[in-house]
Amino acid sequence: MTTFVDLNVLGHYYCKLNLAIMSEKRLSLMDIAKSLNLSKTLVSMVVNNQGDEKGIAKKTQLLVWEKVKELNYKPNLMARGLRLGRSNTIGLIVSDISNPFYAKIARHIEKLIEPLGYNIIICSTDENHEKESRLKNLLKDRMVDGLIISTSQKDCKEFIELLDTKFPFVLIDRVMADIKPNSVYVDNFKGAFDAVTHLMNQGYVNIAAFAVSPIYVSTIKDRIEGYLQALRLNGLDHDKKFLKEIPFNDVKNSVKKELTQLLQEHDRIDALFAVNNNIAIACLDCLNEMRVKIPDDLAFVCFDDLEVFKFSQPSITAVAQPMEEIAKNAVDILMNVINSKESEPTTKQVVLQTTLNIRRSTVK
Amino acid sequence: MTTFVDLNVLGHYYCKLNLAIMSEKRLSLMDIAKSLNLSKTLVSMVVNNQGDEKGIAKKTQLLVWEKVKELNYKPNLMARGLRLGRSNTIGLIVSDISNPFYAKIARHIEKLIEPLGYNIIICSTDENHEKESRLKNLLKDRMVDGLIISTSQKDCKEFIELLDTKFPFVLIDRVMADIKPNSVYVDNFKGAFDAVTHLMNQGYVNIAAFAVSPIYVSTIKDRIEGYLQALRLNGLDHDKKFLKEIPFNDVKNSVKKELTQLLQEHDRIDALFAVNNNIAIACLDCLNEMRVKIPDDLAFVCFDDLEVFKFSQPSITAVAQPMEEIAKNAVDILMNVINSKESEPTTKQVVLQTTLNIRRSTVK
DNA sequence: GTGAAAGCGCTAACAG
DNA sequence: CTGTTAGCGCTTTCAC
Repeated sequence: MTTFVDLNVLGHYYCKLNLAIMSEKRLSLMDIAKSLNLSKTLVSMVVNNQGDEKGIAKKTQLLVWEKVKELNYKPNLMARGLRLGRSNTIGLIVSDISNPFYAKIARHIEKLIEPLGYNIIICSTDENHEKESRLKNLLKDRMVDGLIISTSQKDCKEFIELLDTKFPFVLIDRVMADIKPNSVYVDNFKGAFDAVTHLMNQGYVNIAAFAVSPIYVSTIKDRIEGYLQALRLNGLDHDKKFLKEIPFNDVKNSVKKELTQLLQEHDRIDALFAVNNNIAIACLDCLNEMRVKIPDDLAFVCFDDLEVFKFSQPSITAVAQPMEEIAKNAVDILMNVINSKESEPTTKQVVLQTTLNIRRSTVK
Repeated sequence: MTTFVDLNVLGHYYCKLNLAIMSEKRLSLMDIAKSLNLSKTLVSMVVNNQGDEKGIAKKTQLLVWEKVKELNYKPNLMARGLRLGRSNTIGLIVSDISNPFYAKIARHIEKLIEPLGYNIIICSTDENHEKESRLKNLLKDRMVDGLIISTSQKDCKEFIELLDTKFPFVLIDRVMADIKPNSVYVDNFKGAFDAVTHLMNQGYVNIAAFAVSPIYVSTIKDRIEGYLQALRLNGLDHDKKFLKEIPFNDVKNSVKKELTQLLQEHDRIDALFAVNNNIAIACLDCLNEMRVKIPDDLAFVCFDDLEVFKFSQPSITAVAQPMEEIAKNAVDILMNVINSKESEPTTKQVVLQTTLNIRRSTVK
């Protein structure tokens, strides 16, 4: 009887193994356990380097390792994740991963978490707050262990919920008024203020600004505030007359239209502040087509520094953000939250400073 | 007896539900099944929209849906994935996600697969083929349903393995000699050939090229071949004397060193071909520092078109790749493979054409 | 129409 | 030192 059952089991096993070899069906713990006449448990412990800790005979451990190598066994991370309740994956939610600013940040994050055994799932929201909610939930359902978010939300409802559930997350780049969850961002107000002040110090007076909607996004709002405040402090309050708002999903055309019109109507405009890299590129493209000379006809400064700005002709003055620092702080905080057992509701807001890289585009 | 057991179960349930509400522990199918006195099976069917198909009473379906909404139940995608053997995730492996070329492709892929219910996990390999292997296996262990890879492998061993296991994947951008798996790439040879030929048509004769190592990468190799072939056809065989190889991980410094040296030693060099966007940026930066005037002192052309090249001063002639097309073809092929039940070993190589955008940097 | 039970591959508590 | 067992949350026969 016993013999029969054993044979049966073995037969089943060999059949499976054969199949495994033939059709490359994945091996499981069971397969290698069976082939050594050991238990799954044992193999699991060894594979997870708990061999010594759990006092498993060195000899057995070796046996297991050899078989693992031989059959090239790899644990199924989904099964492990389900069991353990975590995935060793973190989610990154941004408006558009092809934006160099986010792409760089993503890369830094990737570099930082890789040695910790984590992977990153990246999602773009297109500045759509509903899509952001969907993606956030989707990633949670996929059991990511934490979220790094550059949010496009208008209100903080979603984040209050997220805080309530104690799900680990950290906001980067953009923050929300009213709530103070873990977050890492730069002083956008000051960055813009400094840039515009610099323009005025150079003697520019009629300074236009091109913002991107949705302008409720904190970064944009703060940069606009910085711009306006700098003007006000210098008694140059032209009252938003020179402030244009460009819709996110139609930057190119819209910039062209607005910029052409603006320069036609107000030929005394002598400087331009672009609120981010997308807008900057669109403006520069348009100015080039219009044969407007920088800085002779028009000075130009923007938020977000691109590599090319350093050596383009003329080189472009820009507000640089410390992208690596942002990533580093975000990862540090997130990993702390993930690894802190319970409680510890201390939240952290890290505010980093920008650098104004002064170049030819703003020097008369 | 029965009563006791039922009470016990119910008690357990309420306790759990309570806990769920208090600590926001995730709800499971079981929770909502219990709360309706139905079975998991039933709820699962309804939630997966198989209610009608399986002939479940409309009334019951409604009941389930209401509860699902009320308790905001979301299926655990990891558990589902484990059960179903798939994750609705695809992996993208590239050398560096912060390279605008890959970032754009990633974005296109993301857009294309989102409506299909798929997510993307992105990994960078740093041109390290071991890391690529690791990541490939890691993603497989995470049960991604397919892989899109711009490979840094030197030989095709890994891919033969991958083909053997019938794991769905498609190579993009870079391909391997000797094997022909599903792949989407551009005619790099012709792109480079056209660019260099254009230079010669403009009267440039001593054309240097800056490549990036590892040069066994197919894209780079083909572009160099295109460069050399164009020279040869015009009887301008300066025998790789003007061909420089820049290590991937030290582009900036290395370009500076090589370029300075090259221009000092050979003052008759009148044109430069940069083999990709990284190299191009480094070259332009360096040329700017050296006060070399483009195109008067030196003509400049590169592979990969960046947005800024269109309007920089001078505008830069570049070979543009159809990034959206690459993404589209890759996703199409991959999804076909994933969804084709078995067999169907037809592989597909899609070769797309590049566009030479002629601008000021190459026009005397 | 509905439910019980098996099992995806893994880990951890508990026995022996 | 090693093995048994009980799930993680889900889907899917198969039975009633």
